[in-house]
Amino acid sequence: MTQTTTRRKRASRGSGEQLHAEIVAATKGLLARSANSDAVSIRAVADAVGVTPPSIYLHFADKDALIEAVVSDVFAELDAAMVAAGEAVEHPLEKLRAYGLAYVRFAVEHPEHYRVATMERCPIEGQPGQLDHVLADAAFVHFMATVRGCMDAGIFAQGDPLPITLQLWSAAHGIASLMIAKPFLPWGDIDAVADPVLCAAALGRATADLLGGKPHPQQIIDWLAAQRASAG
Amino acid sequence: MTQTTTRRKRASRGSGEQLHAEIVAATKGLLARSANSDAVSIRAVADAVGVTPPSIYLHFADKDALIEAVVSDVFAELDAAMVAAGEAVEHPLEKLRAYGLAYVRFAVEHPEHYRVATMERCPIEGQPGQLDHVLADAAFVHFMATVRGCMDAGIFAQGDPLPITLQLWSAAHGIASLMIAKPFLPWGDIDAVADPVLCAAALGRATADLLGGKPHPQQIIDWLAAQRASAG
DNA sequence: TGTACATCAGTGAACGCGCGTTCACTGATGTAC
DNA sequence: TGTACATCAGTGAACGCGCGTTCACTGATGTAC
Repeated sequence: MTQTTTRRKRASRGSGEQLHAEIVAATKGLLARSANSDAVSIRAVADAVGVTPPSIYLHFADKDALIEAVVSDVFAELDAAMVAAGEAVEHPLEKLRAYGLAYVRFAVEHPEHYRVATMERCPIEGQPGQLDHVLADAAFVHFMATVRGCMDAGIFAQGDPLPITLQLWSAAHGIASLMIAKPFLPWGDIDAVADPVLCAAALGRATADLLGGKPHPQQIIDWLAAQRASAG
Repeated sequence: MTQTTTRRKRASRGSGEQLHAEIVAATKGLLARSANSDAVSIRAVADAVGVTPPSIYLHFADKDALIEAVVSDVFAELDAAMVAAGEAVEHPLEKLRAYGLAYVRFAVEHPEHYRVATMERCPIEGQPGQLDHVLADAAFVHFMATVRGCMDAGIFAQGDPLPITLQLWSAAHGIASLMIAKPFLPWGDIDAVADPVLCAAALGRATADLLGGKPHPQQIIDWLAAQRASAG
């Protein structure tokens, strides 16, 4: 790869951190066009910023630290998109839906960023901080708070919001990652696909709560028959 | 990496295909301990089989062809697991649940195989065959046939089974890939987590059909209130 | 206002490595006579 | 039954490449005097 950018001006004395942000931005840009983070090289990042490879090490300990910074940035962007989408929405169930749609939209519009952030960093060794890290993540906190709001509004049964949050998260993640992985399937409009899936997930959970929490297939079959009968 | 296996015996004349299967098996073994297919090298595969790297090219055109063979093998294994799980089950909804549970179990028990098969091969250029390839995949065919069975049994509204199949597939994929990506979350037993998610997905879809197909949040809110009122 | 100097953002060249793939070859296997 | 030979599964050595990272350095910037 040849130099794509003109050599940038040297930063003035105390403002070394400026390059930090530029490096993260350039890495995100390259990542968007790559299959995974292995395929983005320090050399390519340096080249995109207009700097030599060793300069990267003035701002990040190693490649892992750089990717970690990118992942943090992506999560912040995702949370911002969700919060913006839920801002004007009142009812917690409507808000949950707005969050979910924003989540799926973000994933589909930034597939490689989403992939790296949620699917790539598989930690073999269980370092203890990562559970707290997820649970403290801004997007997750906002999501779980809204699930609690739905409990208070009588949508879901009262209780620990974590399992329901995970369940609804997995619904959003499932449709998002499938759309990313199989873009050639006849999906159609993003919202038009994601909306029924998300609504069905919430409705399924709420109905399951009506049926006592963990409905078995036979229970579902009987219940559907009764519903149909009473509807005429 | 040093030679881990003793040099294997040379295959007798017409039986060159034997090595083909051994190579695929060795690649699967190495893949199970790697982050992605880039991290499995031709050299490591050759070493695991007890052969030199150029021998691989006697059986596969290049590395891509090898990985593709592995992915096919993984999909066949997944389908076999699903079929086995659904064999003794009569009602299509029960069968759908058995398939889903087997699917999630397979994914969690072979996380790297599942990841490579469903999440890694992202084809930038749309070659036309891949849509048909998915739709003709044995696991997908079995899944969709069972969705159609559920329509005939009155569980889902009659119509094109493809959208429902995709919706339920995304539910299974969502919980499976989230469990793989975030193994440190408090999931508990695989079936105990997957079962309510899968049942809720099916129930949500069935209930949505009762409500006319695509329920909006307000409709869900009103319906839940009515249900609760009529239940006393 | 002018100059010597410390600071530190960024450079240039090189390191050792493992990779996918190639090519001319070897030598056991099975067959033709 | 014995031998010459074609076949072809597998080898050994090498190719060019791009990678992450290091190290001694340079030279513009800002400050002390």
